[in-house]
Amino acid sequence: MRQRPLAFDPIAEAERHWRDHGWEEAAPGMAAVTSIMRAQQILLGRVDDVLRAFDLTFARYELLRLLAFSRQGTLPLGKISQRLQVHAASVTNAVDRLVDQGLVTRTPNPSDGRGLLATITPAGQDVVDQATEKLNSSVFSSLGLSERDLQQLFRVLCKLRQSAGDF
Amino acid sequence: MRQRPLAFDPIAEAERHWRDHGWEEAAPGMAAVTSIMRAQQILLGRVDDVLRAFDLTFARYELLRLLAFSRQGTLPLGKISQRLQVHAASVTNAVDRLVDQGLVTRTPNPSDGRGLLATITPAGQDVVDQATEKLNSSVFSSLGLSERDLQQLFRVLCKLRQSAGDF
DNA sequence: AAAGATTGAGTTATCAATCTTC
DNA sequence: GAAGATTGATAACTCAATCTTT
Repeated sequence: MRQRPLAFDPIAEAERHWRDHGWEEAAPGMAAVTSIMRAQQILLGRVDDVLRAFDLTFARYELLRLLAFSRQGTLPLGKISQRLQVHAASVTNAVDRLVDQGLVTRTPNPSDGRGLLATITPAGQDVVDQATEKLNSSVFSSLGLSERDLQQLFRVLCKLRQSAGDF
Repeated sequence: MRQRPLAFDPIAEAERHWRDHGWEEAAPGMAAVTSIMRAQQILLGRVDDVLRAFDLTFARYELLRLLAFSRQGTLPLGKISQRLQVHAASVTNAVDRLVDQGLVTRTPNPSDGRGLLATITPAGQDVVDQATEKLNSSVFSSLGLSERDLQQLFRVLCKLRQSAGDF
């Protein structure tokens, strides 16, 4: 879906429209929200381009990464849902795919008969390490933003997440 | 999918893990990208909550808004795809839904036999105005960020979009 | 009754292939 | 042949309903 660039910033133009309609109070928020939506779209595209070679989506990559960072490489499905802030049904689906790919196993939780554990396999460790290397070099290290910009971004979005009750 | 808050910032924790693994160079970028993904998820949730009352998604709202701001309330489908940076198939789909809802009409483009025009109807104007009022008051004006934070956000993400070739 | 997890239905987005018109 | 648009297949997410265990 490659497009040629526009001759102007479409979000700055939207903000102008907002002010022309007398919505000054909402204009900066509209511009910020729209910018985040568009930035996410751009970044997810780059990330998915990298992960396609590993037959992973960002959602499944994040799940693998979470398991890889956990002490025993094992977490209850409910814990995963909570940590990644996604619906339980999405976890079920992602784990299904990862089990099919041989990157994760799904076993009963010995300490809770209702629950299940997801455990990363050696193959999963391998894939997540390789994918991380590639994401680091191809995306995260080359965003074209200064260290200062990245820190500002993190700081402001941290406030947003905090006021949303994330932590 | 309401969850109770975590006792720590999961993204700050991921950044620590990154540094522990010797990925210092990629850590700030990883934190920024992950923060944007999560912020988008939070904001899209709020926006969709508001738009549900109007039977709209954010994608369809953006399409309506774009038409409402255009000179004659009319744009070629290709132009819409370009402006919103979405796949042509997505525009076809969104316009289908909006036509079903009576908010948009789809007509042949008189100046290009291959093309089609989407035109907002009076009902569409009405809905997009009401939805905008509600978004402004319920989301855009109450993000819990200072004017300065919003401007920083916009400025940094503007750089990102620019370096991605958006405009 | 409440919590953990799965299922099936409904929605949306993307891609490749196709059709029409330039 | 190239551009505008649609179609069908595929994949992913969410929700409500359901099942099992606590």
